[in-house]
Amino acid sequence: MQSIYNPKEIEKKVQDYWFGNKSYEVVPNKNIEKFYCLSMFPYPSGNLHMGHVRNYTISDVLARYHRMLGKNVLHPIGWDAFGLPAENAAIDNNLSPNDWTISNIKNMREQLKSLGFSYDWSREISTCSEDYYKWEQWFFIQLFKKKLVYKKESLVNWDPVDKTVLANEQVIDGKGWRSGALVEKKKISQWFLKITEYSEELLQELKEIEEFWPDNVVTMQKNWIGKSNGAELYFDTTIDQNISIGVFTTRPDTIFGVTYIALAADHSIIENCNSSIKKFSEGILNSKDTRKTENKEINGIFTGLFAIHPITKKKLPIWIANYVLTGYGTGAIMGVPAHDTRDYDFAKKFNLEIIKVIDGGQKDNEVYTGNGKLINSKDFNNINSELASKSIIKYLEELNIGKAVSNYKLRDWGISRQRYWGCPIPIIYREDGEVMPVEQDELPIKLPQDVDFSKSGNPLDNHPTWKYTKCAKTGLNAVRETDTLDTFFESSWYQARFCSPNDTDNMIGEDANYWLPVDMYIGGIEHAVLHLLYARFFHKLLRDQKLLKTNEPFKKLITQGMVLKDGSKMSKSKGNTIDPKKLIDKYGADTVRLFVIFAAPVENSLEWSDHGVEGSYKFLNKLWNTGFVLNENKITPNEISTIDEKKLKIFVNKAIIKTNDDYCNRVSLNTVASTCMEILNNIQKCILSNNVSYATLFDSYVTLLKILNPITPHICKEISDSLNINDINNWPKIDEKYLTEDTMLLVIQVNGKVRKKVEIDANLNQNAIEEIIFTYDEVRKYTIDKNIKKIIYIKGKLVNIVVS
RNA sequence: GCCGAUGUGGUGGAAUUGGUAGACACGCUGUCUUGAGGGGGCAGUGGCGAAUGCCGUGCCGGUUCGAUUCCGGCCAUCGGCACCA
Repeated sequence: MQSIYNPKEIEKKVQDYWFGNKSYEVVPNKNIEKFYCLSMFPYPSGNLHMGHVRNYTISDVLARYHRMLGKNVLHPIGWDAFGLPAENAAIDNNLSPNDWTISNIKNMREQLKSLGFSYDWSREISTCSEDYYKWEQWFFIQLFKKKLVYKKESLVNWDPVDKTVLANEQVIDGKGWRSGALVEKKKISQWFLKITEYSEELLQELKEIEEFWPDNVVTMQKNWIGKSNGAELYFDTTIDQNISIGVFTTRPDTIFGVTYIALAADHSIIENCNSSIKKFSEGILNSKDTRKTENKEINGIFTGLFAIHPITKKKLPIWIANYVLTGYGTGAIMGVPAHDTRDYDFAKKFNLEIIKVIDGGQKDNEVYTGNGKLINSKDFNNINSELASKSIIKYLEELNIGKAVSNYKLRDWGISRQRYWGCPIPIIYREDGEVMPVEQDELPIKLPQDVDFSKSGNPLDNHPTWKYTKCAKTGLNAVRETDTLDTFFESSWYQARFCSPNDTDNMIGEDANYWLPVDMYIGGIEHAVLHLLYARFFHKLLRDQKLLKTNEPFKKLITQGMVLKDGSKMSKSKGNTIDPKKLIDKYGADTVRLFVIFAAPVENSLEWSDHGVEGSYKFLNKLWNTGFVLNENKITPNEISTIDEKKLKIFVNKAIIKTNDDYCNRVSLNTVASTCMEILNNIQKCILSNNVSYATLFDSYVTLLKILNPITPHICKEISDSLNINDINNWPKIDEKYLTEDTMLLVIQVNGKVRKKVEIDANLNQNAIEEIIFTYDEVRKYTIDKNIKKIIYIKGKLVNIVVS
C-alpha cells in the first residue's frame, strides 16, 4: 500500500475492475429481493453539471447500500435525447441534431463513468434511437385504436417570422426569443391524449404512494388534478322549449340567490344572438389576455335572452362574461353575487340584482363566501349550507333538472410538437380524407437524416420527399403527419423499458413485472407535476394494455434540492458554474461524492463551498493514512485499557445501527457521512493514546470502510484490497455484546435546568440514583432548604428534581 | 389572494418517540512542527460576564417537572397554483 492517497490512480484502477467484471449487470431472480433504484435520466446537453452529480451520487449511494444488504439491485441510466436544444445547435453550428446528440452522449457517458456510478451499462437507452421510439409509435397506434388520442384545434404561440410554434418559455415579453417578432396566438389542429379519462384514478391512486412521496409533491398533484364536487343544473330558456343551459356549481345551496346566468364567450347559445353580441364575444375570444392578469377588467354584455330559474321560475337575464372560462365545467355559470366575489363585482358593474341567501353575519353590501344558515330559500330556510347542498341536489335530481357532478381542472395532454427532433407521430392523411395509423410492419417511421434547417418552419414539413407516401392497404396517396411527440412522451415510460431494454419483440417484457415499481426514484422538484403525472398516467395506460400489473410506477420518491453558488442557481450567464470534471481531476470522484452527500440533507438546496470540498478531501486522506498505519501493523500498545477498548467497540456497533437507519429508513445521507467522520476521529484518538489492541482498531476500521463504501467506493475498495478484507461489499454485522455500556452519563436537573453531569454505574436502580444525586455540591446548592416536590427519573438518561 | 414548506452559532448543518441545544464539518483564534510557504499535530470557538452565573433554536403566548420538538396567534423567507364557479 502506498503511503500517499492518490485518487487519480486508484479510481482508474477500481473503475477498470468494475467495467471489466461487469460488476453491476443484473438479471431478474425471483429468489432474491429486488431493489430498483432510478434517477431521472438526463438531457444530453453536452456536459454534466453539479445538479447531475448530486442527483446521480444520491442514487448511486442508495443502490450500493441496498446491494450490500444482498438485494438484486437494478440501477440503470439512459438519455432523454429528443428535444429542442439539438435543433438549435443544428441551426447555430450547422450540425445534424443526431450527430450533436450522439457526441454529447459520448462525452457525458465518460463523465458519468469517471464518477464511478454503479450503472448496469448493458441497459443504457437513448430515446432518440429507433429501437426506442418504434415502441412509442406502436403504443400511439394502440391508443389511437382505443380512441384515447384525438385531434382538436388548439391555441399555440406562433412566431410569424420563423414560421414555428414556440414553447411558453421561448416567448419573451411577447416576442419570439430568436426572431424577436411579435408572437401571435394561432389555432392549429393538434393531437391530444385523454388523460382526463384517468383524472379520478390519478387522484385516488395517490393513496398508494402518498406516504412515500414528499407531501408537497402529492399536494401539487392533487391541486393540478383539481377535483371539485358540486352539481350540474339546467336552466330552461325563453329562446326555445328545447334549449336549456347547463351550469356547474360547487354551491347548490345558493341556488335561490341566482340573479343572472353568465356564459363563456364561445358558448353555443350565442348562436341565437344578434350580430353585435356575436362580435362582442369574438372580441373576448381574440383578446390578448386570455389568462387572468392583475389589471384585467371584468367585462360582459347582456344577450337579450332570458333563462328560467328551475325552482322559483323567475326570469333571469343571460349575459356573456369574460370571467367565465371556456373548457371548464359547462362554460356557463349561475351568478350568485351575494356569495361569490367575481359574481359580486360583475353584478355591481352592471347593476344586477343581489339576493342574500346565506346568513354569515355579513353586512348588507358585503360578499360572504362561507357556509351558514340558509335564508330567503323557501323550504330550505334555516338549514346549514352543507346539508342544504345535499338536499337541494336531491330535490333537483327528483325533478330531473340537475345532478351531482365532479369537475376536474386537469386538461387533456397536448402531445403534438411542430418540430423535427422528436418521435414522428405514425399517422397518415389519405387523399380520400381518412386519417389512418400506419401499419405495424412499417414501424418505425424513421426521422429523415437529410434535413434542411435553413428554411423557416418545421423541417419535416419542408422535406422534399419524406411526408409523401402511400396507404399500405389501399395504395391511395397519402401524406404523413409531420408533428412529432412531446418529449414528455419518451420520459413517461423509460422506467419500464429499462427492465428489458433490448427486447425487440415487445415494448415492455415480462421482466417489468419483476422490477417494477421503481423502489426509489430521485430527481428534481421541477418535475413534481408534469413528468410525474404523465409517467403515472402512462403506467396506468400500459397496465390497461396488459403490459404491466401494478398501478403506480414509483413507490418512493425523493426530490433533491438545487446546487447553489453564493445563494443562487449556477448558470452560465452568471458565470458561477462549477465544472465537475475539473473537480474530479483535482480531488478525485470520491471527494466530490463525499462532499455532495455530506454538505446538506438530500432534499435541501446545497450551497457550494470550495473549503468544504477541501474538508472532504482531507477526511479521505486521513482515512487513507489510518489504513496505511494499520497495514504496516505498527501498533503495539504496552498497556491495553479495557474501558477504552469497549468504548470504541460500543461506539462502532451503535454507529452500524444508526447509519443503517439513516441509509434505509430516513434517507439521511449527510448524517451517515458525519457518523463515519466520528468513527475515524475515535479510532485516531485510540491510536494516539496507544491503549487499544490492534485487533479492535482493525475491526473498527473495517466497519468504517463498509459503512462508507456506498459513498466513496473507490478508496474503500482499494484500501480493503490492500488490507485483505474480502467482504467489503457486505453490510457490517452487529456484535450484540457491545451495545450496552457499563456506565451511563446521568444528567441531573433541578427544575429543568442542568446542574451536574455525572458518569455513574449503569446498573444503579432509581433508589440508588436518588440518593447519589444529593451528594453533589452543585445539586445540593439548589435543593438545600427547599421543599422537594418530586423527582422524575428517565432511565439511563436524566433525573429532574422539582423543588418549590 | 389561496395552498404548502421552512426559520437553530460567523457558515453548512445535528439533535429520529417531548429529556444534555449546537454532533460532524467549514471558518476563525492560539500554539507546535518548517528556513519560509503549503501541509500536518494539539488546544479553543453560541452570546454576555472577572466570576458563582445569566441568556439563547424567527416573534408573542400556552400545555408540561421539562419544548428546537406539541398547541394557538403573528412575522419573515422560499416554492406551487392563480378568473377552475
